Amino acid sequence: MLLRQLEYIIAVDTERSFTRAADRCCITQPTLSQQIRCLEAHLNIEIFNRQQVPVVPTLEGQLILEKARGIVAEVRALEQFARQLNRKELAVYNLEAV
Amino acid sequence: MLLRQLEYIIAVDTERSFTRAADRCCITQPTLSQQIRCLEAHLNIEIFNRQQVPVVPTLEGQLILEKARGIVAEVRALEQFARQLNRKELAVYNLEAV
DNA sequence: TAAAAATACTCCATAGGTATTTTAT
DNA sequence: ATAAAATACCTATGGAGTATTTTTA
Repeated sequence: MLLRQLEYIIAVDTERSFTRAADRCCITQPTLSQQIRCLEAHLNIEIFNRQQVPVVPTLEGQLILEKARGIVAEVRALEQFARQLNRKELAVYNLEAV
Repeated sequence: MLLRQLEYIIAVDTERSFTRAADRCCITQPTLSQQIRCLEAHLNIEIFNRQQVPVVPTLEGQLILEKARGIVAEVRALEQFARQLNRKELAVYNLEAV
């Protein structure tokens, strides 16, 4: 399972379109389709119902999306934290948080 | 950034050794070294002090490791949740949690 | 000197791209 | 008719391996 795949399903949920989500992620539509199918196969869960227009997440997909958002948010937080450390805020962090 | 790289630093922190951590992750030591260096370069943070034996995380590395453990735990939870959904526990989940 | 990590390559699995077809409005 | 997703196939990046060379206790 790849973090990028979680970002892709979040983008589709936001855009309600594979094509627009692919643009948002700076990849092509077939690549996004393939990666989402790959994640769905890995979890054995159909995350989106493509029969409808616009595309909507399935009930199970909504539950997966919730957790995916949490994970991606934590990853963003880790990267932001690393940038703070690089700004030499380590000492401040220790004073404030430890 | 890859989830696997977070698993690798957690393994090194657990084993206090690149060689043993590589075994635990079922990869070779050079691959583990390379991937951890790749993550350190991405975050611009030296996570481990290799000058000491056994290998120990730096102060900054300890903070990154905390967050990495949280992320990996959430990913495990998502995969476990997907398995539950596949056991047709969706109805039960809805009754209990919604 | 032995162990453990780093380095220098080689390889190949797969993320991503292009072209096209299929499918719903 | 047409816009969007799926499919087929190709490319190439980088994760992983093997062989070897530094390190440092």
